Amino acid sequence: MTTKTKAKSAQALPLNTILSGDCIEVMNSLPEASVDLIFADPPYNLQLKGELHRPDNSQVDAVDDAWDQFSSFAAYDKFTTEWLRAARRLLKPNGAIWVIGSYHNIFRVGASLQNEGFWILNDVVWRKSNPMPNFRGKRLTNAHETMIWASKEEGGKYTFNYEALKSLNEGIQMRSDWVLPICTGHERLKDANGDKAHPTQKPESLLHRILVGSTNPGDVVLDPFFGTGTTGAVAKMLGRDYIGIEREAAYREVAEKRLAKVRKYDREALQVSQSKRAEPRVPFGQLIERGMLRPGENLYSMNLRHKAKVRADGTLIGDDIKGSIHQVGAALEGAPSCNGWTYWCIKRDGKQVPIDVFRQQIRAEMADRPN
Amino acid sequence: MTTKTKAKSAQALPLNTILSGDCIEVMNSLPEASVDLIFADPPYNLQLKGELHRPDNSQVDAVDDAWDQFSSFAAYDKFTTEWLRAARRLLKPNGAIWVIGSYHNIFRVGASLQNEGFWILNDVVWRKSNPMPNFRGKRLTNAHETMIWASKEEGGKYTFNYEALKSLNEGIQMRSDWVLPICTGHERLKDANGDKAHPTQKPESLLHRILVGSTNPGDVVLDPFFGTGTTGAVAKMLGRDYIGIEREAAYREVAEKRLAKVRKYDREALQVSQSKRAEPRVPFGQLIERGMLRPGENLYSMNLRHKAKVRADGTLIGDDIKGSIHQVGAALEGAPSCNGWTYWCIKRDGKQVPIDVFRQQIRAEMADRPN
DNA sequence: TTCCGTCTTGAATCCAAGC
DNA sequence: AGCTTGGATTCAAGACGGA
Repeated sequence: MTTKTKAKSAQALPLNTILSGDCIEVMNSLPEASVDLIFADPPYNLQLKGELHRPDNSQVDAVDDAWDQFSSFAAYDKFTTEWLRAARRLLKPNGAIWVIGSYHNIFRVGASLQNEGFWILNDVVWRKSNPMPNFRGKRLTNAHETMIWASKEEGGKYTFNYEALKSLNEGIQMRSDWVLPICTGHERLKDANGDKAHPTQKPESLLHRILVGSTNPGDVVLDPFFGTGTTGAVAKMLGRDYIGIEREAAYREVAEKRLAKVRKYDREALQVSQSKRAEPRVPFGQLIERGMLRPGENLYSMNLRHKAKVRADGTLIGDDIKGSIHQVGAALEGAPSCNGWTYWCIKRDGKQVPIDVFRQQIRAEMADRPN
Repeated sequence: MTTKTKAKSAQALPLNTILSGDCIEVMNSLPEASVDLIFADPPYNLQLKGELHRPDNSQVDAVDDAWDQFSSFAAYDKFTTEWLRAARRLLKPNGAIWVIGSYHNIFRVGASLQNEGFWILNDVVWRKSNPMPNFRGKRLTNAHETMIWASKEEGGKYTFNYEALKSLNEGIQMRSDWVLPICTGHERLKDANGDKAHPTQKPESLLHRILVGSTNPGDVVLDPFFGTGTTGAVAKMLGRDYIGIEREAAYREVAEKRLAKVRKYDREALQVSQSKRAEPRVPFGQLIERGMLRPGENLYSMNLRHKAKVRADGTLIGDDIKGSIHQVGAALEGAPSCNGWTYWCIKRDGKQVPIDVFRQQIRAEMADRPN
């Protein structure tokens, strides 16, 4: 085993190929300090129990694959520490790593990263523009995943293309929260049956931003949990070299086909990375949370014929009618609908102040620093 | 010390006061299972070396940087584990905790939470609408902080006011990413010199959303790192009881003054939108007992594709299937479940009348004559 | 061809009361 | 404690089909 490792170390890196096998073993067989960036999407250890149905009775296709099952936190920690150690050995001194996860695993991954000597640069939140809702109404919509960006060690001269990310963000400094859609439509790879080829395929837009921001053309990017090869595909488009490691033959096959089709600097694919921006929706509740209105305060219709009291959750109560500013307005007017923003005002210093001015105020703040 | 602890345990909770001292000691002196919610904003400086025990690892040289780093992490982990354990002891079985942190400490906090038996419900991102920019352009703008919401244990029946949070968000399910401004302006407390009284004062909007969403009026909320008392201030406004613990006299003083000025919202304003689950259950059989439906009468599915006959005991029979309104509906639709109240209707005067209107009628009567 | 309504789907730790 | 039963619960996109 040692002989084999030594022999391989002398060899050149297997660039732009997908290696098969357990990622820890494979990584240990590659020459140390040879990789510029690692992107890793390890199993999340979701610990799902029963089935879950949508309100329309359809069943959610859960991630129940064997590769996501661990017997305990300790087992998961051991796995995490081992692959992180192997990954760190492969990194050049100025190399860096990105790891993505959810609340199920990311805290353990982050702690292991720190324990192993990585130096966290940022945690980055991928805010999904179209997440799956919480169907039972028992928790908050799980609308984001967390990525950790870390250098190999404290003081490492990691790559950060500040200006490139700034221009991706319309001239404003890129923030630690990125709004991007999940991977759907034609980008989502299907198997022979027409089912999704991989349960957790990441969007190319995410990798695009990561690779533009933290690698240069010609850099070597390694992905130890290659899956269907999103990292490789984006790396190839952007003129970076990739190395993929994947245990499952089915995923490797899909990834090979995908990569064969990818062209460097694919214009169309880069378009995907730009997220749309619409007029931000301002919930009325924000006016209460931000202290612009106080629970218990009265709102008046602009014609002063009706009034209603603001409650702590942003609903109104007036004459036995409870509901949103729109619902209560409509009910009081006997109208099918009502724009509460223009219907209601408050009295300040004897004057009527339409509540819409508060919304405009919040929108103005948001416009200062979009996205 | 033990005597004091025992004596205190027998006492009533020191509600709506700020306790001075080390939070671990103070928490251990309070009676167990007495608190509904804990909000914690722990310090994350890793400069705890020397104060606490070093890890038992004799073969590593003391001047090794990696060892220093590990030592520092180990000390922080020890501190975290201890205060979390004390906090968990204080929680009622159905209690919950919120902890806020940044990438410096949140991964260690999250892992400790899991190790100590808390059950993570969501991680929530506070996305700052006005963060401080990264001046040196070496990293992404650190524009968010992370909060972890966890129940005392797996299966705990934590409080979650789903409808209230949905209302705060204009009728759309609340997500795990919250856009709120940082604490500035008149809300930001100043000391005698006009400098900020506390370096990391949290905005009241953040606590408003947390307390509306995960507590009820009258609940006891504890904050072991009270600082300038944002948790207490919002708790008081919202008609919750608070207990603060703070080590620094200067912060306690600022907090006391602040809390003295806070007014509670009026009772009506504290009522929030309720889930349908909170409404009293009405057995279908009541509709027959009260003569709203006659045995032998036909019910029709809303799409008129199925029908079933009402029996005297409140069960249905249709196409060989017998059972409750829910069971028969589910069986006819081949669905895993079915809400019979919204599935079935009767025909009166040629019109379809959903049977749910009868349930609402009964509930209205119950509200008129409670108990 | 375009528009509009319907159907499908996504890393999910997703129920609670009563017997 | 464990089982049974009632009945509450979803948002944004893209695909697809019919007008």
